[in-house]
Amino acid sequence: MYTQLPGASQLQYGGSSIPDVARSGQLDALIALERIGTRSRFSCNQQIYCQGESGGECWYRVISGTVRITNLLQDGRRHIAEFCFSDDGFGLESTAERSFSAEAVGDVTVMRYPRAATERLAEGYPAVARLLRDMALKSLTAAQSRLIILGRMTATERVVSFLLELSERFDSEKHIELPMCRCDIGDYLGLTIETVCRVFSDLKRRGVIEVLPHSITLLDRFALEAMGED
Amino acid sequence: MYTQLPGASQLQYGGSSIPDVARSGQLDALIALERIGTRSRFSCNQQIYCQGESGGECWYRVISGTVRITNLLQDGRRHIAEFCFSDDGFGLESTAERSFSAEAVGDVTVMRYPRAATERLAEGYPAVARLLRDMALKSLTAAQSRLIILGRMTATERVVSFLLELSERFDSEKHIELPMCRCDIGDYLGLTIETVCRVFSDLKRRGVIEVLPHSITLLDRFALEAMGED
DNA sequence: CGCCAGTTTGACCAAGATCAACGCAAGTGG
DNA sequence: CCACTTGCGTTGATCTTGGTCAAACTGGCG
Repeated sequence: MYTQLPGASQLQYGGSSIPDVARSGQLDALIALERIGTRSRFSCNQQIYCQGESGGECWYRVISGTVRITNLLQDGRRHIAEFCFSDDGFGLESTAERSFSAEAVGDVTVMRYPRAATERLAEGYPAVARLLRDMALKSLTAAQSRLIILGRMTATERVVSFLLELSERFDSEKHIELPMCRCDIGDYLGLTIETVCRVFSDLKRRGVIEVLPHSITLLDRFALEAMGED
Repeated sequence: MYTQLPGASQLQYGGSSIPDVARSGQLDALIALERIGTRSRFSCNQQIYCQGESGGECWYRVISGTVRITNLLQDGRRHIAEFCFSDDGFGLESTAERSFSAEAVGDVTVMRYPRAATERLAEGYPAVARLLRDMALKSLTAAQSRLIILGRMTATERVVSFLLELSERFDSEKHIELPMCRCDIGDYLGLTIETVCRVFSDLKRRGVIEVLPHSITLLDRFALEAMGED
């Protein structure tokens, strides 16, 4: 069971190490939280929850794999609000009806936490309340920084910032395995799949990245950062 | 002092009326919160805090007026992440350094709450923790619904959704006073000021709105909603 | 009255969308 | 084993939307 606990070092509680966590009673809170969670698996393109579905009865945490949070317009235009990787939380919504769907990008394992029980827990454990708040704030920061990308950046800048974001997420590795297809990238960046391809090809031609269908290698991070603006 | 309290009816605590709030101890929490807050005023275009500034030492709540949350790129491109109207909270950030500026759009009065004291309060009062979380979730929902607007919608759809959003925010009034200039609207919607003007003119020509420099009247809401998609 | 900032309109241009064709690898079935 | 299909990725030709640049208009204010 404890293997499902988010590692204390990942919790961003001001430089917390295991002893700190234990001393401040946060470990109790986290154990209580894990007790109300259940583990489940989804395979590629399976829906975890669906836009329009009543109530956010649950929220989730990614254990392994990648989840995309999508939004569909009636005429079929799609947008991806967020990619969630391991240890990211998702599915906490304030509205009565889900305004997004969550889908597995590849094979995915998640923990599911019932909302009502979590609320009750948050009343008793400030650490749980804080965890929820930090989760929401983290998503908020991510969403807001993407607003300027979608609103004001060129196709090249969008793709570059996407690559740098991914690289940073995976410990600044030069080699990035792309779990998602070109179509997902386009829908994430507000571009068509063709434009994403063209930008990749262009960056390859300029020698700053190496491109394979499901992986990218950053050859010249300095040049990339210069192209990424901001 | 109590006049600065957000009205209980606006707090979205599951149908809370004053007696409910008092019974559950939430009133105590809110009074404690107000005690650590200070009121301040800003005039048009004055900065409340600045992008790059160290630490989010404080968060804020709008008492009256409009605040814009902006993001500036080195080359001068600007984006507005959010407009905050009365009773909206802003300035809660998870990062060490502010990634946005907050500026008064007209004359503005806000309450300022020190972050550290609020955290301490949240440890003791679950209601405060919940208020903070709801605030973050509300901003998150707003930011995420704007992602699809910026990523996938046409100029007309963006402007229409902006008008409908404003109208909804002001009790579905047909007549909307625009506190912000065309430039702010453009930066909010990821469009140029000229495009915003052209769309306004086009909607006027089609007879669905009436346009004055600082106010808009919705003449045909049905037509507008049809143009807004989603 | 003239100035000035904000707004509106028009002419032209370019970034990226659309449409279409092709490449390529992994199935699938005879 | 080989034709055939299918899904994804890439590339090219053309078109459209919205950006850019420039000029005119408007209203408030000294």
